[in-house]
Amino acid sequence: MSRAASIKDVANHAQVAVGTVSNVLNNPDRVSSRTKERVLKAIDELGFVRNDAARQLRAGHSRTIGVVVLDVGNPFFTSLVRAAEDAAAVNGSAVLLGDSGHDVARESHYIDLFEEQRVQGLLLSPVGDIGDRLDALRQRGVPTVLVDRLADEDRYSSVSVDDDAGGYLAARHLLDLGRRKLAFVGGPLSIRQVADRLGGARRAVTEADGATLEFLDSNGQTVLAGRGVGNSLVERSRGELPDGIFCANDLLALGVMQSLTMMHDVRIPDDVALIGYDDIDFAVSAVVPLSSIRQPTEAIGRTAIELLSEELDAQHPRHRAVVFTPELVVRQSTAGAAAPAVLTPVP
Amino acid sequence: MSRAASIKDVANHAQVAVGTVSNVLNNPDRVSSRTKERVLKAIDELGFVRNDAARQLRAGHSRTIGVVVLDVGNPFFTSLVRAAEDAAAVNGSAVLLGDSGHDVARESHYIDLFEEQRVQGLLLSPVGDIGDRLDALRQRGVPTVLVDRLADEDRYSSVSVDDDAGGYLAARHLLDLGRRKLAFVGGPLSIRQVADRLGGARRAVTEADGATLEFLDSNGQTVLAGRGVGNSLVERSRGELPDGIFCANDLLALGVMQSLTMMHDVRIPDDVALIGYDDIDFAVSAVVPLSSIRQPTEAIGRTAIELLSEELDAQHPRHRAVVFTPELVVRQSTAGAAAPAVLTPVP
DNA sequence: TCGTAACAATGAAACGATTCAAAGCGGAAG
DNA sequence: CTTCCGCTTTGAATCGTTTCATTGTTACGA
Repeated sequence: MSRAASIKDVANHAQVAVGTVSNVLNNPDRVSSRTKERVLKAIDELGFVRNDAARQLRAGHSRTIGVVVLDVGNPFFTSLVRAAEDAAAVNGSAVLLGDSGHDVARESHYIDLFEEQRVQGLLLSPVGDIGDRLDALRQRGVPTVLVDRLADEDRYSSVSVDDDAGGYLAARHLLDLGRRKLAFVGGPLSIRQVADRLGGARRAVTEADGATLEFLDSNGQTVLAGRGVGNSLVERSRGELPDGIFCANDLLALGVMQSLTMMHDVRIPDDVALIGYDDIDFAVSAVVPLSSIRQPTEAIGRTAIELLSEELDAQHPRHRAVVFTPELVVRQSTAGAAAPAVLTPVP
Repeated sequence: MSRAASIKDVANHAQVAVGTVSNVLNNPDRVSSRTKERVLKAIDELGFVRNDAARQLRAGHSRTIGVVVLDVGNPFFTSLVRAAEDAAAVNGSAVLLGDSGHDVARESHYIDLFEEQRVQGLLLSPVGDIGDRLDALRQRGVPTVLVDRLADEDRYSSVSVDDDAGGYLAARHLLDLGRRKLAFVGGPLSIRQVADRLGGARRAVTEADGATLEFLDSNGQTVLAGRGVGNSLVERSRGELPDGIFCANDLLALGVMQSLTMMHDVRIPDDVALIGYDDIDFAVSAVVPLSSIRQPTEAIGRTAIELLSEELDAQHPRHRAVVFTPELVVRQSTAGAAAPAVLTPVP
């Protein structure tokens, strides 16, 4: 298996100059079909494969884009990356994927790696605050687009989702069903996403006649945390239960559902309407299929690549912050809900 | 932002030869500390970043390993890749990740891409049969280790998990609890994993006194498919229900659990002991925490890198096929199970 | 027959890091 | 004073591709 064949070997084998081989690969119309054929035959016979290192050394930049996400296991990011890959492929670029796992060191490691690879640009869902790092990168010609994080438009382009709007959407849906005694499950509020979703829900409740919103701190976003909240809820007398519950994510909602419907017999959606957030795969498969808020992950990925292209094209790039509004997905956990007789639904 | 600084710029700025700068980076002990200091200062001031393309062009190979998996969203692969990354990092190699999404074209695309990048080797969980492709790759000096697929040791190294053993383990566990009327849920049997797991279960049942195994074709491995099987089961009279159910994966098991415990009142594990396969995150969070079979993903990833290193080192490499045995994880869905009074547990 | 336009093919130079034989430099020994 | 040794430093050559100015070829009209 000696050494990989180079363009020079191909040239010798096909009895042409190296430049001609290169042209066959990059500017096929400049080459007569007779020669082209001979060259392609030689390529095939020698099993020649382009050496991308040499190509990009000459070109001065690669045809790759670096993407660093917080957690590849999270379907939100998986789907986002998939969309980014597809969008990048249209421009003939490939994606290098890095998983920071919420770890600053890993994140930094990938940024270094990608910079050594001379990626055209970076898509980054940052772990912490790395403004300085990004400034230095841009200085050296590596533009970065922040993903899933709203950024100051004067400094960066970013693509994010409006969690406040999502919270509003969820609460408003419950209110539209005639529910008035709402509860929000989530926490701690130090997590921005959670706080924003709660904020949006509060806004919706303020707008509605005689509606209340109770905050139930779950201190974690897992199924178990949700079940814990559910269990403490059912200790109340029936009359004091909320008639609509909005959970900061689907895992919490599934936990609440388990607790209410299986371990106690509160009916969903009849007694309590329930809605989650994220629309994970399991939402459809729950005993009572779960209503949820879906984030437009494909659009986010596509847009991120778009913004990156803009930064690459423009000489003096202006940054843009694109904010997406999430979408309501109605399923049985709220859909079958009849409004409690006493209250009139909001028009 | 003109042009990225090169080693030559650093050399000028620090008043030394390019070779010296290179030595500072790669053989620091050959350089006097005075010069080293000057060079490092220059690197810092110019914001110099190594151009990996040039480095690997000279070296003839990169320091990366390509990994192509069937589905990055699948926790099995996520965890495997993470382990492979860590193992590769020990040798100073980085991992390029590609997601074929069970698509032959995507798979092929990534293999091409990685070969152009001159990866040292490939870890591949193949979509179909690509023996020829791999032979050609090896011819050109790119060794490949197959992952999650047993391969002929004469031709490839591979790391896989013994699904037959896993099936045996699950069924044996149910039998050890005293259950005798077992059912296997899964299908279609054209999926090798499913067939193997069923095969292992059959073997265990054959060994046990008076035990029977019924095959219930779910025709799919989803929660809904599992619920479907559950629903058809409960139409039987109570006496005809199996007392132990083994599902080909956890999703099916969760579906069966939903159907039996929530929609009808079969008690788990008292009436029916239930065990799944894969040990997904949700297994712990089920209403009745689900027993399952766990695959040693970290070990698989680590071993795959090890085998690849062996292939890289050896002149005339002998291939190895490493097969891991999965592990039983006992939770409440089988643990609390009392053996039916009539039957004596197998010793 | 000659000139010239159109088209093909050529091959040297450039990209940036690494390598390595050779040169430079002090200091110690003879 | 010369020689030699060990330690630093030097800089040309190299990797494989692309680019582009140059050369070669063909065909056609004058």
